[in-house]
Amino acid sequence: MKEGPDIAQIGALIGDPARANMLAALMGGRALTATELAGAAGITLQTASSHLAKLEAGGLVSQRKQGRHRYFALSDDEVGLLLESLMGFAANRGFLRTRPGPKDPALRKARVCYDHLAGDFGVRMLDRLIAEGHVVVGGDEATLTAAGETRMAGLGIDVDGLRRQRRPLCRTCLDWSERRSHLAGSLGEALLARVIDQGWARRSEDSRAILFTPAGERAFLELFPLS
Amino acid sequence: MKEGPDIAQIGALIGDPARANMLAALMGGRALTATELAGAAGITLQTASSHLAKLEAGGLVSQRKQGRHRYFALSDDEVGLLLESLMGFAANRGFLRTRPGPKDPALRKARVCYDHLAGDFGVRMLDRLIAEGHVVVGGDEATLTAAGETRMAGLGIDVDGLRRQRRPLCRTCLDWSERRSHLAGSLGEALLARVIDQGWARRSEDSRAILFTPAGERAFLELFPLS
DNA sequence: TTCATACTTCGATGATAGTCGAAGCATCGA
DNA sequence: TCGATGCTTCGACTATCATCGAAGTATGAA
Repeated sequence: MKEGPDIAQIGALIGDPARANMLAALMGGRALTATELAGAAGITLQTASSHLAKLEAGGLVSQRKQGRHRYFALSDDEVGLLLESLMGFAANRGFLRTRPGPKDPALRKARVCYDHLAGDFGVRMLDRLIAEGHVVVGGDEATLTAAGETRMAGLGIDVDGLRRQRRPLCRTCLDWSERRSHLAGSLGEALLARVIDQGWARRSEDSRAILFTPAGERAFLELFPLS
Repeated sequence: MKEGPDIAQIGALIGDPARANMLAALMGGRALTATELAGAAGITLQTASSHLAKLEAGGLVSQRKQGRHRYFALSDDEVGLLLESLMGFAANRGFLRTRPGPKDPALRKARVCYDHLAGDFGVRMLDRLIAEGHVVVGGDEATLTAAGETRMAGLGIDVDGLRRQRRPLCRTCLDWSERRSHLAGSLGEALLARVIDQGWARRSEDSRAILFTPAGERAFLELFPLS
């Protein structure tokens, strides 16, 4: 009857508070069990199970069985991008669940956005990569230049290996706290992994924050200074 | 209790089929009366009125009284961008309200996305502007170069006047049918207005399609050839 | 004033869907 | 084989909310 895609179904999936909380928890990038997600959303296990079935049917999350645990994760980074842009929209309009709490500054500084680095540090990293001619952005897609590939190799990142993955190497993702873009895609994931492997930072256990050590922060800022 | 913005409220607003249909109708860019929107959504006037009150409270639409009519429109182009990205996501996941109908090819070729040109022609236009160095894209923002400003003046577009508006001059908007970006912002709006003022094309009455005349299509493709 | 149009508000109804207790299935360890 | 853990399914309850009829308000025309 009507033309075009049906946004109501997705809206309804995201529109339930319990489901939205579970999705927000999964934006942390870790795969979580149904029990953990139930805790995050403040509902019982049965209810969570029903919600997860709907989210899976809608293609927003996917599960992986491992022993008697079932780990749920966002099915795509595309889902992560959509959720982040929704959060940005909500933040601009004042749809906040609470006034900014003590954790908020840490989140604005550096946090994980599904699987890559977001917040001030994430935006700064992409800015620097663009300024140095290592990444070229065109629309929502981004490409790594030859110079950029050399630099990534210098950081110990196997770009060819990343290319073999099905997902795009580079994407931009709109940052809800900075209102500017940071780097997503498999390269964004690899860069965050590198930062953590180096011991420069670690993921917070109970939030999306990325906590830098003092030495790690110095090293990061030396690598990606203000343009 | 939870950190971050509340995406559930927006999701719930968009998640009702009647409201989603009204929003989709408003993506046509025209301001519509409550009666027209009720017709578009297939509901009675009372129900539409209740929905519109909710959408307005949520900041998604705004109304303008004019005599005994009340015209409703999307409050921002930001709302349009969000809806278009939701449509893109929905289209990729197969959330279609119907199988592609006869209008579909026309929509994919050229349609209005709130107030600017989308579809194949919209994507092609931005591609060409980038290729000619008239627009530079960085992240989700785009800037008009000096050369681009000269060219826009040649097309009869008063860039300085556009700059005085509160909204950004250039933005990119992800196209749901092409899965690439086209040009939004006040410049995008001005370019579409120019195309229509020239008599190259007109808006369809009953859909988002932009219908080019044969001569208009030739003129447009001459202006923005394939890169 | 009177009538008509456009829309909102009120009130009642009905259906959808979120919720949880209880029971069922699957996996693991002993 | 037994019990424990993790999760799903079933069934029933409940609350929310979309829906529409009817009445009320506002603007315009005659």
